[in-house]
Amino acid sequence: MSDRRARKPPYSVDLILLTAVGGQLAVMLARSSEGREKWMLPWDAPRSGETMEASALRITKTVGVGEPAWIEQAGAYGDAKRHPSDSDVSVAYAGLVAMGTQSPVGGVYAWFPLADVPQLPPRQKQTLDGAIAVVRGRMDQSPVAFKLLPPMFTLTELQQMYELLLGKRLHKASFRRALQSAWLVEPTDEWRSEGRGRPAQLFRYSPRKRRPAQRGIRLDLLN
Amino acid sequence: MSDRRARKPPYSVDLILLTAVGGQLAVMLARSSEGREKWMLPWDAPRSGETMEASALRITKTVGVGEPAWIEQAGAYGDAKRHPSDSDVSVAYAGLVAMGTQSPVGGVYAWFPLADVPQLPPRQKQTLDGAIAVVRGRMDQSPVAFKLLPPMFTLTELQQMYELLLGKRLHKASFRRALQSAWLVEPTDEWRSEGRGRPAQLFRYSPRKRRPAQRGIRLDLLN
DNA sequence: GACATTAGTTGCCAGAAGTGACTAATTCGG
DNA sequence: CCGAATTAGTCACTTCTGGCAACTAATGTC
Repeated sequence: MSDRRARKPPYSVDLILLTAVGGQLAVMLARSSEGREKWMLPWDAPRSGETMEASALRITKTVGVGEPAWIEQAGAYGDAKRHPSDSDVSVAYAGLVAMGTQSPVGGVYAWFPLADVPQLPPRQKQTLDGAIAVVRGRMDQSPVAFKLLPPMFTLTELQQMYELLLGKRLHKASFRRALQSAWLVEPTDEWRSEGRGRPAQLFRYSPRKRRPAQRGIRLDLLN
Repeated sequence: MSDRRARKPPYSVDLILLTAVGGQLAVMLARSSEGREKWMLPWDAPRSGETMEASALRITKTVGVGEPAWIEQAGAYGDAKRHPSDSDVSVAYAGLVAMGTQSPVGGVYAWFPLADVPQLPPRQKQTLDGAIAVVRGRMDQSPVAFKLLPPMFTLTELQQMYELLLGKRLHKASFRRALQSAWLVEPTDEWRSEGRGRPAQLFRYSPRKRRPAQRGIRLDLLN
């Protein structure tokens, strides 16, 4: 958003940064310079010679939450709905930031739980919804849930992250059995006591080589 | 591709039309007006006020293979690699056409089996690969395989389509059992005799209401 | 009519996933 | 110090799914 008064850019790159805050998914919004309580997705026009993904990464730097643990294109939006830039098309990038990392630059940027997202410019509302769908859909192919967690975590935290992303409860024993046979995590020798109850062992993400998992098709998920 | 000498468009819409030809996936290419044996993906600049998807549908009309059975955005590509339009960004739309529909407009458009795709403009090669990945990835969520088949088909044809898209063999009995419990097809009272062997019953795609299929997570597919 | 060929079904088994009950380790309140 | 409450972690049982081979069924070829 370096210079919003520049001439109409060829396109804009919109950033949907997600993290987990207090058991909720949250998205990073930027305070609009016009109007005090107007918010929008962070965006910018690409610089010349810059790839789209490079633009997206540059925008994350501006926001001040370090390198996101994962980033992926999440569609292009180009209908007539209004966008802060005057561009005809916006390319969305979804990024994940581990929970509990440093807070963004004061005043301008802030995390909003998804339930409390204020009104956005019309095209950006669509963009946000689409990006969340992309992230949720990626869960099976990419270790998305781990990217939202700090390097060390308890299995209960991991399960809660999956439940958050899937929007449904999982059974503890089944979850752990699946986790075990997938060789995705490695126990550390640290334990964390969370007030009352037995302390939980901390694990880290450490995918091991595994058999190619020759599994069947899933006709049961079709519309 | 209405007027390639117009001034630089804000963006271009690239179309990746896929069908099945002789047991192979095939993509629709357009003959480039410059150079006799140069081919490219069909594309055009959007008309003013037209949504991106509307542009994509309009391009399919130009090609002459009727309305595709399915269409979906398949990413935006904007690196420095060359594109026939001079635009900074191309939005890709993947579309599926049922096999055996009418042939495209003579001379200008033609189906190319994926194995025989000629050299494409650099950005379009990426676009094509990405679109195929999108279609393959959609198989579990969307009845993609059915969209590549005519309205009535044998179960063997359906299975072969799945095998084609998945790139692996499936077991006949398992495939049919899964199909049955998914309530996706309905038998007709027609049969087709394909030379020797027992005739096959024809089915049509007819998804029935089903239980929400409360299934577990799939940690086993993670990278 | 014997045989090859393709379609379609059945039964069995191994592995995966759903579930509740169990044990283990800690805090808290007396 | 002891027991209830709380959270972590495991186990055993059941159900479901998918892979597999063998079977029946209907057609064409010789």
